Amino acid sequence: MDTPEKSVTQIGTPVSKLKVEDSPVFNYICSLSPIKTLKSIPITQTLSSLNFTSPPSVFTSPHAVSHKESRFRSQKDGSASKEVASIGEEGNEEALVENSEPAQSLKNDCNTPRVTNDVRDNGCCEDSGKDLQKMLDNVKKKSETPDWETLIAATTELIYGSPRESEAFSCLLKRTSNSEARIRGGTMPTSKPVSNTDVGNNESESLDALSILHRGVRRRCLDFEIPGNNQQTLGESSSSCVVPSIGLHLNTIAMSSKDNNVANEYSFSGDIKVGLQSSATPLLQSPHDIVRENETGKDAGQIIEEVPKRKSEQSGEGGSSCKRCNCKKSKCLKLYCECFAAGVYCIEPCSCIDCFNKPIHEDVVLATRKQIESRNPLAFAPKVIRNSDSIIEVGEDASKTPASARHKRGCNCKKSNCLKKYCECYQGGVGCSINCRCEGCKNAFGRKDGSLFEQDEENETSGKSGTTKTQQNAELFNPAAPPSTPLPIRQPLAQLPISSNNRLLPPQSHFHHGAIGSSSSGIYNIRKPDMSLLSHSRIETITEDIDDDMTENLIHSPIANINSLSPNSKRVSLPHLDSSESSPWRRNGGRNLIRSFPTFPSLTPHH
DNA sequence: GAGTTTGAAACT
DNA sequence: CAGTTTCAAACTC
Repeated sequence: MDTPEKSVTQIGTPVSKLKVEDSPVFNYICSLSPIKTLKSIPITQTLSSLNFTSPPSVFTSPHAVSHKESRFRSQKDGSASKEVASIGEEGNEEALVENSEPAQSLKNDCNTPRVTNDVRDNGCCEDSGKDLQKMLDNVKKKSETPDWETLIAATTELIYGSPRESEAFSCLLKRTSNSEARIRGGTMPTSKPVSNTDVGNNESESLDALSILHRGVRRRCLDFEIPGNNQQTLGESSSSCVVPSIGLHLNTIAMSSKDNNVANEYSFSGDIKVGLQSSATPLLQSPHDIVRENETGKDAGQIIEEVPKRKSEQSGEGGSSCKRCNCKKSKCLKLYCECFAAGVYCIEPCSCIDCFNKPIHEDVVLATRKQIESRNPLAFAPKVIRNSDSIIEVGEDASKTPASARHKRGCNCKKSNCLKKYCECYQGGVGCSINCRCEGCKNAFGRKDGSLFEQDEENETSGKSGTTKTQQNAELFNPAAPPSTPLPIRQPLAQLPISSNNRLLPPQSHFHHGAIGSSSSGIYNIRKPDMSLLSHSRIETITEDIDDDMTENLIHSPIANINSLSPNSKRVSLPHLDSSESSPWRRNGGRNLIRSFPTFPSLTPHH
């Protein structure tokens, strides 16, 4: 959680800027001169420049990271005190968001305020000041962990492999954007609360500026979550950022309504509202809540439909709907628990027994987490780490590098030949490496010995028919044909409309994503964004722009896939996806779904 | 859905 | 650090 927290800190800077803007003089100027408004825009645009809309970026996934980093660094300049304040505030919000059960009401209050009025918002924040302080304390404690800076830097390179990271990061971004929006709305001469309606109705200039700013701020969120076809996606992305799981769902819903007024969709209030709500409410836990959130009856209807659909799909895929962990003895306080390991609280869909991984037991959770981290600082770090060299590797010779990402620790498979999800490398969509102690490694993503697909093919050529080889390749590069089980999974994903937008699928899922319809994968979609890099999102965006048919074609064309993603692209994307949920073949809610859910209030600095 | 297999996590 | 046990997901039937 290093990254997130760090991000928070850095993000705090914007707030300071806003404070300047808060001054009456500034407000007055703003009201008089549109130029002022524009002034803020540049910043946003800078961010938005990263925008997924730029096709070129698609091929440069790695840059995404750099962008992020640069952005944060620039923000770093802010005063320390301000940063601290911002951190506290953000942390507080995060805590609220994450404490879905207990803090839900509180959350809602805090969230809604933006929509309603600043005063209320402030009051709410103050009320939650304790939580905030708590968060700060936690952060400080965590900061005790050595090499924060180093960890952060490392994190950026990790590409948010872990759900927690991505989520937290997303959340941070969102928060930041929200804060800005909030501040703006509150400080603006009009003092009008920012709401969907307001946004839609108010001067186009102001709206544009705000939207741009908002967009810029959220760009990352967008990238992660919704490569969405529409601008709507952008607006929604923010919400999803807040809470991958529900947020995505909501986003999906919103997106589904095709006629939507973009402005409305983007409205801060709307985003915030949705995001918060979503965050507060466990995914799918209460479809009604979602419906409630939706303003249009149409949306609501869609939502309603989605839930059942998703369930059916999941069940169809072999996983129980909304299924998450199933811990019986670990109390969900050990890494055995995927929820816990993913840094998220268990929620209703979990089938765990004696679960302590709930907001109610936050203290216990955090303490346990801390304990585990003390034992293994990287325990909660993404299992799959993107190789910083991956880019270079790709450029130089993809064939030489089995995978752009590797499992942090390496697997230890004895019987699965690294061809089943038992293998964390395989599960993460990455090849095995020298770090692995596996036996008889046949990891389709890259064998421990370094042999790649090509090599594998050659080696196996004698034993297998050419067709088999081809198929295998297709599996590797083609989403349609995942190595072993994937196929079934993808299909569902492919059918998710929303997910298609959001998802940054690994090579395989990627291509399918266009076809993906609503499904459990919807959750996936939400999550994926988190995990995926900006580049991925960009890729998706492009894909989205293309007709479904085209996408389909691409999907079926390994070459096309490769080209679009680049040979390594597949690997690059996988890592992100992998650990969390990205693996294409992970159709079930299983681990993938987990990532979509609310994260712990404070994640460890490591991430 | 129950039972088995598997390998990571935890423990000694 | 190595060996063993525990655990829950993945998988099979």
